[in-house]
Formats: sequence, C-alpha cells, structure tokens
Amino acid sequence: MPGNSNGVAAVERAASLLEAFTERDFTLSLGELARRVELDKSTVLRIARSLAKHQLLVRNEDASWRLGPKLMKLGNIYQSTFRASDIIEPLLADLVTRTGESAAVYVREGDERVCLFRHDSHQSIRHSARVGSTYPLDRGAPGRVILAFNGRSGSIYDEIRKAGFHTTSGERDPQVASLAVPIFRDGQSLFGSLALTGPPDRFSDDAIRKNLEILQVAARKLSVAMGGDPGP
Amino acid sequence: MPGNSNGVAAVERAASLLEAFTERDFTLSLGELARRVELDKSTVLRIARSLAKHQLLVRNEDASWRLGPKLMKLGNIYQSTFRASDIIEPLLADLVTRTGESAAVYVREGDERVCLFRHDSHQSIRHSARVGSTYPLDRGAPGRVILAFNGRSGSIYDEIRKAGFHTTSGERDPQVASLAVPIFRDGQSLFGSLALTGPPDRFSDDAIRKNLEILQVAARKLSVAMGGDPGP
DNA sequence: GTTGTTCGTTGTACTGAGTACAACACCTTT
DNA sequence: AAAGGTGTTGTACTCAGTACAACGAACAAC
Repeated sequence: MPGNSNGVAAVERAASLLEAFTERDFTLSLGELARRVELDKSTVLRIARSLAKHQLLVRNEDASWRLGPKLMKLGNIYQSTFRASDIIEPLLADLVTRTGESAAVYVREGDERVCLFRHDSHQSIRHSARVGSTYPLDRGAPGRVILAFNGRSGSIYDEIRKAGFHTTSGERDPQVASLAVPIFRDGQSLFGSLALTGPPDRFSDDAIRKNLEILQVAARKLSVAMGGDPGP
Repeated sequence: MPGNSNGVAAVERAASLLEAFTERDFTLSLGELARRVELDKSTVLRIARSLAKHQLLVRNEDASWRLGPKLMKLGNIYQSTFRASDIIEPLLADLVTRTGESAAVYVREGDERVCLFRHDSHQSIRHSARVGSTYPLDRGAPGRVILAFNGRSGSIYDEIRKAGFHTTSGERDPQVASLAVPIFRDGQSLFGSLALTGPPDRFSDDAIRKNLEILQVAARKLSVAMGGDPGP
C-alpha cells in the first residue's frame, strides 16, 4: 500500500478508515467500512478496534462506528500550532458583522491551502465551508493571493502583488465569489490570506470597493498583532 | 502492543505518535518523538511518513514533525456528528455576554466527558479549556449532571436530579468552579450538559442564583431546538 | 585541526504480526 | 425454511514491520 514503499501499510489503511467518514456518512457499519476501503471485514475490525483504543474511533451501541473525540483534540492542537486563534476569532466575527459576508483565514499547507479559521455570515444565503477543508492554491482568490505573496511569478501574480488583493468569481466553485488579502507575520513572511466569500451577485464592483477597505484594515491589524509588516 | 491482543500493533503505535504532541510541544524532532513513544527512530520515521501521506502529520522545513490539517477536518466531522453547532455556538456566545463567564457544552463519551463546544469569557481572569479535551465524569458539575441524568443512583445524584442543576467549586481543579444543567434531545434522552465555568470567587451564592436562571433558559431553548423535552 | 555528539537516513536479516479466507452465530426478510 | 444481512473468531500462510547497525552530515567543544 505505501505508494513508493518505505512506509507502514497498516497505518495507511487505518488512515483510509478514518477518511471513509464524511459529514453525511458520519456513522458507518463494519461491512460498509470494509467495502469503502476495499479490505476484508476482519481486517477492518481489528484496525478499528485499535483506533478505538485511542479514541480516534468510537463504537456506538448498534456496533457501528463513528469518529472519536481524540480527533477534535488533535485538530485543536494542530490549530494552536499557528498561535493565532485569540486574535483571529474575534476579528473574523467583527468582519462578518461589518460586511455581511462569511470570513475565513487560509494558510498554505504543502501544495494546497487549508481553511484554518472561519466565521459564517448571518445571511440566509451564504458561503459555508468547513474548517480543515483543503482547496487548490491556484483556484480562488484566497489561494492565488497565497501563491502571489509566496513569490510565484506570472502576470496574474505580479498584478496581485502590486494591487495587494485579489478577487475571483466562480473560479473554483461557480457558486462563490471571494475577495482576499495577504496576512504577514514575523516581518515579511507570509502567514496566509484573509478572505470574504459569498454569492457572486453580492460581489459587485461597489460592494468589493467597500468591503476591501474593511478587509485591509483587519488584515493590517492582524499582521501587526502577529509581528508582521502591515503589507503594501 | 494491543493490550488484550486482537488489534493491530502498528496502528496503535501510530496513534501514540499523534498523542505525543501537545499544545506546548506542537513540533517534535524524529529523535524526540522516538524517545517519547519508546520506539526505534527508523520505526518512527516509517510510521510518520505514512501518516504524512494522509496529512495526519506534516513535516516542516527543518525535518521536524507537527500534526496535520486532516486532523482538524476529521475533528470537525466528529463534531458534526452531534448536529448541533448551528444552534449551540451563538447560544454560547450569548451566554458569555450575559453572565461574563466561559460557557461550554459537554457530552458523555464512554466513561469520560468531552468538551464539545466552548466559548471563552471576555474577562482577563477566566477559565479556558480546549475543545476536545476529556475530563472525568465524577468530578466537576458538568460531569456529575451527566451522571445524574444518565440514571446514576446515590444521594448526590438524586439531589441533582431533583434540583435540576449542580454546582461545584474546586472539585476537579481547585482553580475552577462550575455551574451546570442538563440538555435533552429526542424526548427525554440526555444530550449532555451546559455549563458556566470560572474562578471560584466569582461563584458566590448570589452570582449562582442570578446565572442559574440565565443558564436554564438557554438550556431549555437548546433542548427544544434539538427535539428534547425542556426538562424539569 | 580534531574528536565527540547529535541529527536524519538507509539496508539488512529475522520473526512475528497482519492478512484473507472460511466458518460461525445471530438477526431480518421472503 | 431458505436466503441475505449483520458482526465475530480461528486458522495458516507469508510478507510486512521491526530493531540493529552503519552511514553521512551538522554542529560543538577543545
């Protein structure tokens, strides 16, 4: 199972088990689990038992499985790696009340971006992603801003760097538009991007102009709080 | 390694690897990691590589390791299992502004309780736990309330059931006092407990009386929203 | 310069752990 | 009563996982 070899197959199988669960299918029977990961039922049972011993999986009364609380704890430690929650969370809430759109912070993680923090808009029509979800770097404003300020060259990225922000509509998902600016920490090093997202029809030129100012003020405040230069 | 046998040792080793990380030691070198889990460096390296392939672990530039973003995603799915975040989160925020203390929701998970949601007080002196942390059931008001309404017998628990709430000061942690009430869902089945926590000196009889009313109103609202009886 | 220590990494040989299969008991449904 | 569906356990085979030792590269002490 280890693609290039030099790994531990059983561990990767266990990881696949965890990945079989989604927001919709948050509880799975042994058989269903075995079917999804394409392993024998007995194999899945033994791995699941070991995962459950560490609360990475939990067994419910009808013998089916669901994800365990340890994952929430570990996910929280992952988040604390960035040492930013105290500053970011209230700031996102403030952004939402000011702009009416959902606000989020994305950071680069390898060749993807991860939604690290998020605060949903109060409006009935709103964009709502999940914290921890990964998205491509080269699609959508939050990703492109990260690429631009990570030194990616190309006419688009040069423009973003010059403008200090970027906006896209329906690029990654036809249903959502987004407006993003960079956040810095420890001087000039990029921390990630701060973004507003919502339905494209609420991202008119006028709305963008108005929200951009609010967003940039927040981004500067954030950058300064994390020891970074305010940015261009 | 599987205590009673009938598990997969390599998987449990991998779980131990993840558990070696804490809020303080959020990044560990290979050697340190091997020391903590008491395994050979080569073994740890191979397991870590497999975990990293699934983003459960991430390698940083100096070759040390940290927890991966997939954990946040999975932790989020765990949380969504309870289908309650939309209702609970704003309610906790409201509780904090009304009472000035930190508010949290605990659910039973086996023979422990897990902090499922949490909103910190704005005050400089405040109790601040981590979402996903586990605590004993028989220490602290949130735990005892869960035991009482899960049918645990005994004079203390009979009293709690009769009163409809419980308060403790310094029982689990000498530094914190708490006030907790039950939450129900789907009729009479217990969902968990809703609690306020803070420094003991802010939990005078007067303060408790005042906050209890606010807490109970919130708990009833919550129970009804989740299809449960409002409770006694 | 050395010597010593740490770090991460790779190859090896051994053996015991992980695996798939089959059979089982227990349910419903037909 | 047969057929499908659970979850479970025991088995035997073999290959995957392991610890060990050795390596090169940094870095510090002297």
